[in-house]
Amino acid sequence: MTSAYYPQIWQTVLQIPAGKVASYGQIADLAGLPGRARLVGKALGAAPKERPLPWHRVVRSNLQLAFSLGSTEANLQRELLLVEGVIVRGLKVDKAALWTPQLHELLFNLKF
DNA sequence: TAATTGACCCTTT
DNA sequence: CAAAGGGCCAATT
Repeated sequence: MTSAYYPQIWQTVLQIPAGKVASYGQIADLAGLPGRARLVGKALGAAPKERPLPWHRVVRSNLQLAFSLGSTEANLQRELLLVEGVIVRGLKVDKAALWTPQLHELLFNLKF
């Protein structure tokens, strides 16, 4: 893990409010890393377990869960989202749950 | 140094 | 709606 990017990716993920979801690409952009969606995935996978990271609020751009249907992680993600009130049909997440961040909020929380 | 990988994305069939 | 092809780029091997 020799990446200085991970921290700011985690920081950005932490800004997703409960009950909302954001896509990998979206996170990458907001973290100041346009085009690095894949890196976000790596960052989440490499995130310390101690860190309370809401990774379940990160989905694919097509609004599908991050994992293949039937996988343990996919089921867990679905559970966690349902608990937060996010509607999940099959692999797809309700589009109404998509996070629409407001610039002033981000600038206040993320200072970089 | 070169090749492979990946919790991805977008457009076109 | 599902599949396919091409692109992307840091991390890892």
